[in-house]
Amino acid sequence: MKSIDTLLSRLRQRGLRITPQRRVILEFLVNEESHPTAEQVYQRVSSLMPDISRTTVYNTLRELSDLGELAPVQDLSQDGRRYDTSTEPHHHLYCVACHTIIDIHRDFEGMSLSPEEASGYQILSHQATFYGICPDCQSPASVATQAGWTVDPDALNSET
Amino acid sequence: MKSIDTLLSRLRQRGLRITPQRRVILEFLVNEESHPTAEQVYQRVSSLMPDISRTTVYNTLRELSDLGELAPVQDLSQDGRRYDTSTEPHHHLYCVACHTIIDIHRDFEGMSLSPEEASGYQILSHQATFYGICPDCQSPASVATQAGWTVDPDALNSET
DNA sequence: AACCATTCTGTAATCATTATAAATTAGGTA
DNA sequence: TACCTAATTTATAATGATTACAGAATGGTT
Repeated sequence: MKSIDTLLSRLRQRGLRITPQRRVILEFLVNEESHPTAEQVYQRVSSLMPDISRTTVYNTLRELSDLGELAPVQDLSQDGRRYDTSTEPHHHLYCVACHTIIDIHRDFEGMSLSPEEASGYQILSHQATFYGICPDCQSPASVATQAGWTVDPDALNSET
Repeated sequence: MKSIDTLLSRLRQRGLRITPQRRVILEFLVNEESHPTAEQVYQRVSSLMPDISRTTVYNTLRELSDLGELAPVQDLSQDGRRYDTSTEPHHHLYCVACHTIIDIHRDFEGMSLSPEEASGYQILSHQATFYGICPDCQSPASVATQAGWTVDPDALNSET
């Protein structure tokens, strides 16, 4: 994450106000690498500012994500848990617009961690996820629904 | 997924009864590759058996998952959405026991799809997730908490 | 046909998250 | 410095996915 000062000026640039709540949330996040949930951020920040509202934490995390200063850990469960009838190890190709998932049944060589990278973890499995836009969603009419994902319009079909 | 007959005998083997509800859910799932949610299974199955309960669908999907005949699409949001302070593309190493996430900041060569594999998708990004057990969770006392993941006990430390 | 443990069902509870609307306040202006 | 107003915070209610529960129904064996 960027430095506090950089983050604060970004907020100002975008017309957002610097409140004590946002400040304390940012101060917590700046050096945090634990991938916390909103609840965990709330718990930690509450110890410094006991009257902060849970809602403010949720809102601030969402705003920072919208600004691109924070990223929700991606998952394929936007509309609830998905079930896979293939129980063999495999990979996924996911349409970020309509959430269609296609299975990729092959191995990717070189997709493994060195002992240093594994940092003591006993590795059980691994899985790749490819994010993209499926053919049906590549029409101009569909582009509007792909909020949160930057797409080069020139790369898409465009016959009005 | 296995054939209906195979699935039905598996259920019997494990002492589960063959009910019309389970039968119709299995019949829907057998040739399904769309990674449906419980709600989507319910909608489809309702058209064949209008009085089936949503709860039964949820329960059956959970039971099939417990039996290993179905797999929930894995995600790292078991305790709610996680936030990542690193907004650069990177990969994840996830402890299936305590849910700790460590970032892996490097590229894996060869982790890309051929045009045929991409099946028309415009690929935007990709991400690898490594599932494992972190050093803290490899102690015998921690093993009990790792339900749902098969671990070879001999591979773990074991001094009482 | 009878039995009973299992299963199904509807409802309520739970958990994470978002919507809402009223109270407060950041930050520019007189 | 005091004021003004739109942005923000807050508490509460609403939502959506999922699970808990408890009573009614039933699969499969005797």
